[in-house]
Amino acid sequence: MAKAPRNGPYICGIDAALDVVSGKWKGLVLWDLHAHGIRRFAELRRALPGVSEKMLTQHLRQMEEDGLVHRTVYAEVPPRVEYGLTEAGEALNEALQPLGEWGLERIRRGRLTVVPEPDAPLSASSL
Amino acid sequence: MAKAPRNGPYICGIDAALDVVSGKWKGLVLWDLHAHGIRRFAELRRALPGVSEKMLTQHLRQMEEDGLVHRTVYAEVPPRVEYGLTEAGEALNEALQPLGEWGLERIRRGRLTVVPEPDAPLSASSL
DNA sequence: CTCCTCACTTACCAAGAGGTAAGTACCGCA
DNA sequence: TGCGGTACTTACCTCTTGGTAAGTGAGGAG
Repeated sequence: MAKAPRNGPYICGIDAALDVVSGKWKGLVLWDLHAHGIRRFAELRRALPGVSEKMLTQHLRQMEEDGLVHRTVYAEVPPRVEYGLTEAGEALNEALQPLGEWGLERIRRGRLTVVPEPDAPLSASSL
Repeated sequence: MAKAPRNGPYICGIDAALDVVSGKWKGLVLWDLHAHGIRRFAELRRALPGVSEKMLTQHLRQMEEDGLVHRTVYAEVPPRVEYGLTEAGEALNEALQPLGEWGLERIRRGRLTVVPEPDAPLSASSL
């Protein structure tokens, strides 16, 4: 509670950015919102396999606090809430792009990202 | 236990990359290793303010498993272990660059990323 | 002789992230 | 009448993350 401004004294930008995307579903929410533009709560929930309502709201709220998404509530009779990326959210998504490509590469290589043993006097794996 | 190959079935590349950099000090280790090239254990420890030995080894080991850093053990009398980035680690660092810049922007703006609320009356949502 | 350094490992503990399930209030459909 | 969908909130619980502190074993400094 009351930890609204989540900001430890960051050491570098990576730190600050990682803080904002850390969370099991944050990255996926960003991704989906980027791909679909505007999404309703239930749409997001269905789009993310396995997310619980609690976590989705929690993440969405934090991302709203962080200025990544905007939340529009329509005072309609079946409640309707729409989420979309803000400018900062879009920018973050773009900043995340190369990281995503790196991740894809990693997946392609089947986690075996080769480690050309330089000239180690002692085999590190034996310890 | 035995969760050495940390790889959930990733949904997208962001997922996979975030998995690898998630950890309180991973980003900083990457950063420092990139800046200084080769570092000894104690050097890294001194470079990261507040890191415990346990966490540093733990992160370093995981990053080694993930092929981000290489570890060279010299069978010397005062033990000497050197860490450096692998190609994958360097690539990750480059992929992290835009994210770092985004984070710097966020820091500069003093967490106030957009949210254009000109002169609205104080409400619960404005907190 | 004792402490410090190196690079760790291990045990224990607290905080938090995240999961499950239920409740809420109202509506449309069968 | 009862169910499902809407967008949540709340309580409870577990598992993970990370912190503290101590131990290890050999060498060098005081």
